[in-house]
Amino acid sequence: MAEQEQGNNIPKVYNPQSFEKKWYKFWEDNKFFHAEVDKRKKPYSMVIPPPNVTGQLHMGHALDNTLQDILIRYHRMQGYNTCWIPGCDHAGIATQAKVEGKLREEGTTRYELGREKFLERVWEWKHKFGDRIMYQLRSLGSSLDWDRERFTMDEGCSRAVREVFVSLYEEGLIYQGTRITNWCPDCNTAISDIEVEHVTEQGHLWHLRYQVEGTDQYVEIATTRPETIFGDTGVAVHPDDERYKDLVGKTLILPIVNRRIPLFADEYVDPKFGTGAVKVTPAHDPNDFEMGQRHHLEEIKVIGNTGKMLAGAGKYEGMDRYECRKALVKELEETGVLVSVEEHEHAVGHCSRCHSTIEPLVSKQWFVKMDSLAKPAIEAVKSGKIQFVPERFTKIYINWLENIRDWCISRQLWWGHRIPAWYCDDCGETSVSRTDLTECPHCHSKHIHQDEDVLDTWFSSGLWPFETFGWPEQTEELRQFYPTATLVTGYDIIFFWVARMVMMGLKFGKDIPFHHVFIHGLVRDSQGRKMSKSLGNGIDPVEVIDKYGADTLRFMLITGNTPGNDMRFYWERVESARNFANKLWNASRYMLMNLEGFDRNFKPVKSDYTLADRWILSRYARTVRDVTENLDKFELGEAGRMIEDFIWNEFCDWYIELTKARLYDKENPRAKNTALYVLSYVLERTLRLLHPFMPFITEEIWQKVPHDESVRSIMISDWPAGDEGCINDDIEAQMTAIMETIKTVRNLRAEVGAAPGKHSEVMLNFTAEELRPVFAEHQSYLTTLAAAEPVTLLAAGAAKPENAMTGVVQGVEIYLPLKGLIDVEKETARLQKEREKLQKEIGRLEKKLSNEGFLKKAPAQVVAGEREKLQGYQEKCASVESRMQDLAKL
RNA sequence: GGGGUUAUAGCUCAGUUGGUUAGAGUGUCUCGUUGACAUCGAGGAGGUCACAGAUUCGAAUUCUGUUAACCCCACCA
Repeated sequence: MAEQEQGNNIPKVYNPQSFEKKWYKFWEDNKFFHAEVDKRKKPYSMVIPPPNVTGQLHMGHALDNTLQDILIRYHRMQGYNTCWIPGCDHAGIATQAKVEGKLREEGTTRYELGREKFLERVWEWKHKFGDRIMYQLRSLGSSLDWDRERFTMDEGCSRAVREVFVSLYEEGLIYQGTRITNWCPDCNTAISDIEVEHVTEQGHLWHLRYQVEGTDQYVEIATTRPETIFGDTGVAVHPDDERYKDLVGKTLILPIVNRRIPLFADEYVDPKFGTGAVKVTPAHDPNDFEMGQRHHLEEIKVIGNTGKMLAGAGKYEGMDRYECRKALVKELEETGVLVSVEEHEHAVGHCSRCHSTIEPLVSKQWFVKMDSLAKPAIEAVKSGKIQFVPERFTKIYINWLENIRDWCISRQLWWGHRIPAWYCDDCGETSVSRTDLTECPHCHSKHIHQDEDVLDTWFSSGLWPFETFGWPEQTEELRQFYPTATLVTGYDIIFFWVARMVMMGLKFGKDIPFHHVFIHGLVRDSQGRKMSKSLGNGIDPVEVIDKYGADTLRFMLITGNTPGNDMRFYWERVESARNFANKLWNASRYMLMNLEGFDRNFKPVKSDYTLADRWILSRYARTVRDVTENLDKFELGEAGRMIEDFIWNEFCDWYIELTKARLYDKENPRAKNTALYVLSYVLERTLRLLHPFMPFITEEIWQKVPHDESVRSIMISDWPAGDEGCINDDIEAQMTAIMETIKTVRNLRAEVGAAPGKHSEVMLNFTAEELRPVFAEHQSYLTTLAAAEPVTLLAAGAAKPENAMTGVVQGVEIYLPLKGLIDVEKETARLQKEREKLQKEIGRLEKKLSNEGFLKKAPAQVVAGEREKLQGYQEKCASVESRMQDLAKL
């Protein structure tokens, strides 16, 4: 066997570090990721959800991109013209906050730097993290078309943004308005409704009394925010509220400030809440703002952009809003205005970025009218043109769009797409333009200045599926790859992103942006908590890749959970995925070692195939069919699990074991060649099945395994066609009978504590005679795998031997003669337990089979199945009983 | 206030149109290393499928209600 030794040059242990980088470079250098427009091929395109350049990728991105890469690789192998666009998102507010944080550490601010210098710093940041992100995506194995990499603030995207903004403006769908908006005092900008997180907090309800002018009567109001009293310009009650009927129209004296304010009636007020009278502060509350509009109340702004009190707050001017509240409550108490305080739980809005409390403020902002955009977006999903997977997210999407309000798109930030609007200092006109203006189009004055604000990040992300293909140019790419096939993303950005892409896609791309929205959940830590920086429980995907390999991480991420649900990260699960990779590695190693010096061109004829060969071919064909079906249903985890199951539990545990006799038999090279042929046939095709899931290890092995030499990489090989002709129920049934028999013998031997290496006789009796020739021919299987020697096939109708352990499988009774090795007492107790169990089952089935309803209504097939089952149990029970009798004799 | 998800073995989760003795991984226990793999193999123990009803010949699976946990949406001061 010396010549065998030299072939053993494959490392014994799976070591992903030794080949992952190499293969990625090979793929990339050969442009296997790149797609050219090719009208002859069916397109399958995706755009990456562009990661924010705020930092590096986390585990959620790893999951997101693994799912996409599986879909892309699968379709590429199926012959589609696949294009997957990479890129990053500038993530305005988030990135700006990061860079500002860094400046703070350096002891400076963006205001000190100035706009231009500040933006330079952000671009530096962008390059640093953008590069890191692209490195991470490569490490993961993502087969992205790097020649088409984009950034939401590159030239093309900027053009697209401007085109969309101007068209919407021209259509009247974008307007500027002075409105109450959600203001984050820390980020110092307006934010949209969905950027506000509502948190229920324990607060107070302060009851205050306002004097009715010219009387000693008081009206008691209740408020959660006493500091806004300085901005009060009215008090409202419900029109039908009897308590206040006589007072409507009267004037009240606002305490502290001593302003005269009207008491009026408005339907909005809920008479059951508080005292039924509401202080109205139009400048600082959205509802009050609306009431103020209806009743022409003055808006008095008393809290500033940074959360400090303004001049209207009198002596409290300059004080922080919460300090002011504290001091003011004290004053109200001292002056007798405060009647009572109650505990009150209420929802308070917080900035989703920095978590400070939102201050509703009146300011001039740009808005997008949503109604006409939302309608087609709802319709596209309702009609099924766009499908959510899993389906339940449809409802969430539709419900949101049906209740949508106008979208505030301007941000008082510096990092982002500058709003293409210019104001003329001379004539006062506002001009919106596709090109940068240097003079006022109305009065030709040169004294114009551009709007200082930038657009909400999601305004540009919403254009991603078509701007990345060259829109607004009508490019060939756009024609071939738009609409994209599938969008893969987390459920957390359905509103932020998915909905906006659908609206913008329909409006400007003239079609839906994608056919499927494949939603996944969050990756949490082992305790189910969200991974976050502040908790310090985040795990860097690259750390996992460095330790265990990208294939391991990928496989771990996509198995063990169902689409749309959150999953937990466990190192144990990583190890388990690694073990699978190692198993595959070693199975391949076994084959490759044996392949040394053997004829790779050998082709067996039909009669060469053994039962095991035909069985594994049948199982393989079935696996191809099932895996393909599941991939088409987006059941990626299930598909992955099936491949693992096939490789480990069928190919390795049974088939490889059964080939050993042939491979080690030097006398019969033809048998050995046949085994090797089937081994490599199945392995090579199984690698292809697994490739989308574990691209690196499959390539590394595939390159060594016999394959079509005209194909240079597994990633561009064909997806295995399910050769359903190989699926053979009879063969599988025969093999199953043998495998079950082997398991039973192993069981029996373990029960009696037979020495592992010691072969012993096994006698078989057939209740299904057709199995006899199968066993006759394959006795060696039982010898190899169950230490059964000799295997004695009892004549039909033979009595069961005495003093033997008995086992029953479908069609076969198995006897293991006892050679005085057993503990009689222990065995008897065990048998009694088993008999009870069987009797219980028999009772259940007898009851079922004597139930007339069942006999009448259940399909005949099912009834027959139950009868068969019952018979099986009865036989088994009888054999248990006879064994007990035998035991008694010992 | 509305909507959703989840509840199955010690732990993490499968269980797709109702018919299984309810599965896997991991952990645990017993046994086993002379050629693929101890990152392994063989075997065992371990579950009243949250609870209560209903539909059905038959329910982990369908329906109703209850409980618990989590999440999303929401302008009640």
